[in-house]
Amino acid sequence: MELAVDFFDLGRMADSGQCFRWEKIGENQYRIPAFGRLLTVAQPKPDMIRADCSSSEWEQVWAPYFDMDTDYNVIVRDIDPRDAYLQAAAEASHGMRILRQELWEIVVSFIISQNNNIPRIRRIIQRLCGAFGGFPKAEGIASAGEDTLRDLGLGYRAKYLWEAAGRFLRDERDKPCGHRGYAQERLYFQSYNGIGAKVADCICLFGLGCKEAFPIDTWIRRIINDYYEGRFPIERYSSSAGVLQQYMFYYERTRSKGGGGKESTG
DNA sequence: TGCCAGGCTTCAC
DNA sequence: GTGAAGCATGGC
Repeated sequence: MELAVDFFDLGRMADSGQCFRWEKIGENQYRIPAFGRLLTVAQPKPDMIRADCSSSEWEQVWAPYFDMDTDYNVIVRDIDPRDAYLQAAAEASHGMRILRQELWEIVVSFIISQNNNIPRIRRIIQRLCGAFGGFPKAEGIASAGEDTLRDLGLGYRAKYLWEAAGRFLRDERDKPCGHRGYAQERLYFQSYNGIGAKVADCICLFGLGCKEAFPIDTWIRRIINDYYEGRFPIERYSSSAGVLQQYMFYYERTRSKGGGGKESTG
C-alpha cells in the first residue's frame, strides 16, 4: 500500500539509536521487525511511503509503532526560538519519530547498550536473535542461563540480562508495566540490578512512550556541558523532553561523524 | 593502538 | 550525596 506521510524520515529513524534491528535493503528502504511481524517499507519521496501490509495492519500495528498519532510539528514549533542549538538539532532531525517498540525488546536492548557502542549493540542483538530463532523472549533468556549470554558476547551484562528476564517474567504476570506513570515506572526499572537512571529512562521513553523521560548518556552530558552551561531547561519541555533529547543525540552524533552516516546497514 | 562506547555497581569519603 | 575504580568487549 501507498501512504501519504508527514514528518516521517525512515533514514533518520534507522540511524537514531532507538532501534537496533532495522535492516537496510536499499535506498530509503528497510525491513522492520516488530511485534512478531516484518514490514518492508520504502520512502521514495519525503511525503510518501510504500509498505507491504494491508491498510488494516497499518492501522492496527504500524501506525502505533511509528507513533503516528503524535504531531511532531507541534513539538518542534514549541522549541524556544532563542535556543539556536536545539533549533538546529530539530532541523537536522526532521522526520524522526519516537518509535513505540515492544517493552521487553527495549529492556533487553538497553541493558546491552550500557557502556557500549551502537554497531556492537546491533551485532550482539543479531547474535541473540540467531541463537534464539528470533528476538528472544524473557522465558527463553531466563531458561538459557547466564553463561549462554556471556558466550554471545554480552560480557558483564550477561548477568544483568539473565536476572532481568526472570524478574520481568514474574512481575509482568503479577503487575504489568504501563499503568503506573513515568516516575513510578522509572523507579521500578531502576530497581533491577544493572539498570540505572539512563537505561530506565530509555525504557520509559522507547518502551512505554513516556516522552517526558530524558535519558542522559555521555553524548547528552557533553551537550549539556558545552551548550547549556551544565543545565538543560527540561521543565520548559515537560511532555516532550525525550523527543528533543533524541534530536540532540542524533544531531551531535551525525555532526561528529562529519555528516557521513554509515551505520545504517544492519 | 589506545580511547571510547546511549552506564552501572561498589566502595570510600 | 559525590567521586573514582572496575567492569567485558570490540569499533574506530
